[in-house]
Amino acid sequence: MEDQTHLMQTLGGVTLAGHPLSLPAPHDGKQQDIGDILQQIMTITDQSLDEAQAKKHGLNCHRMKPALFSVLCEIKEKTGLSMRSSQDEEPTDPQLMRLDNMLLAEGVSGPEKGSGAAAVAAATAAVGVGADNSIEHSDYRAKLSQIRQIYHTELEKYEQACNEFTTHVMNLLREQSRTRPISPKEIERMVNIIHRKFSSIQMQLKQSTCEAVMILRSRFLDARRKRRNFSKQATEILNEYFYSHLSNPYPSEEAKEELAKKCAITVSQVSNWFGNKRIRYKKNIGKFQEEANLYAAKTAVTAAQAVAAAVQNSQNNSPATPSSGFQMKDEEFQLDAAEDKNNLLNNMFTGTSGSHSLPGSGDLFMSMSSLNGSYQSNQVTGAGQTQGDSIRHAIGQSLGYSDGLRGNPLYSPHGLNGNGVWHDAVTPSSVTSPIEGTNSIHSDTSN
DNA sequence: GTCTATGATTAACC
DNA sequence: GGTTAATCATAGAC
Repeated sequence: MEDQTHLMQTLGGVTLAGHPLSLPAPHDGKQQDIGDILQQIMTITDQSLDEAQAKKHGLNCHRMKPALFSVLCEIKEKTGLSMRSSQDEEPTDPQLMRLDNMLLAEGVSGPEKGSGAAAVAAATAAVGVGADNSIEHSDYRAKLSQIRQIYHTELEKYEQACNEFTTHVMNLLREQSRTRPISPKEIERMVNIIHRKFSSIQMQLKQSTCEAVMILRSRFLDARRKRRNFSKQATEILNEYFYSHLSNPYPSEEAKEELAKKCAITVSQVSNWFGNKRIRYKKNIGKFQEEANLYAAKTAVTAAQAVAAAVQNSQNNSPATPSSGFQMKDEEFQLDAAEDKNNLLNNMFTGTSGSHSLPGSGDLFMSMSSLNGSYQSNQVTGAGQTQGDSIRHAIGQSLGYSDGLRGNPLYSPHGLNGNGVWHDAVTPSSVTSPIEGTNSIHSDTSN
């Protein structure tokens, strides 16, 4: 009641909480009139419904009503300003901006671009997924499209609800403005409040959508979940390389790239494969022996064919000069024994290399030394390509690797020394081949 | 469902 | 930055 009295005093007087009012200075009689009206308003809640209704009707019809409403609206406006000014202007929420940007980037919001095809492409590029994953792509697209659809449906629902509610509140306030002082500004402010509330709900929707997209994306990208065994062909290529470089199975970057291309996998997958292979081979050499022999035999057959072809070719194309032998550039020995081609091939499969033995390395390449020896025991230096070089080159070509004959496990069960370190293993990934460049895809120099 | 093989990931190391 | 060693997670065989 004290408040009521205070209000009456302030209205009847001049100020309210220090705010001068623009109420025209009333005459004494009118002042009494207003005082009566206010008294009626203030006591209306204490009365019965019927009484209140009657009073309300009386007040609505009162000639001073518009002026009184105007004054009350002004008071409300002024008292509310200081409180609301800080709330009215919210800075743009950075989180909302982030969500909006993300949804746009993922192709969920904004114009539809092939149901997130760009996102799929980006995701694909990120993991280097091959073209054979089109099923997963379409699956991803379908799910993304589903998310997009749900998002837009929900968004529409929210917008509709927001509009309906706003309209409802506005109508309500306009209706109420007949009986209580509600200014248009207040209505506007109320609308803003409603919009803010709905916008916070909208943000939750956006957040949930983003989470759904993230989950979908992570599932799509998570290679562990989607682990597929490499094709048989790819595994064979990798194994061939591994066992033909057993003494130092560290493919260079170029070799990795070449292998990746051949196997239709990524370079990092090649690295992974070699990492796994090395460690698993090292852990259980016995288990891999059979596999090693298999690939060694395979390599040897290929090599033998290449050797035969190269020998034939060199015999046909070059004069049979006994002095056309060569010194193997990257071996620390020279050959002085003579063996014929049959011996060579025999050696390849029996694991012997005639009278020569290469300490610490049993590479198939040693057998080439036998071949070399059959032509010449002395070195040829400088002047152009030697017959041995051409053979070696031919073999390299036939195998796809410049020194593909190295490290054949048929001769050496494994390339590890007693310490579990690969023979001659130089700093991994920094190896370079002295014969790099002649159809070479890797650069081992271990031998 | 269990077991093995295998591709991927991670921390530590050089 | 690449490798090792341990580990995880999944595929595939049984």
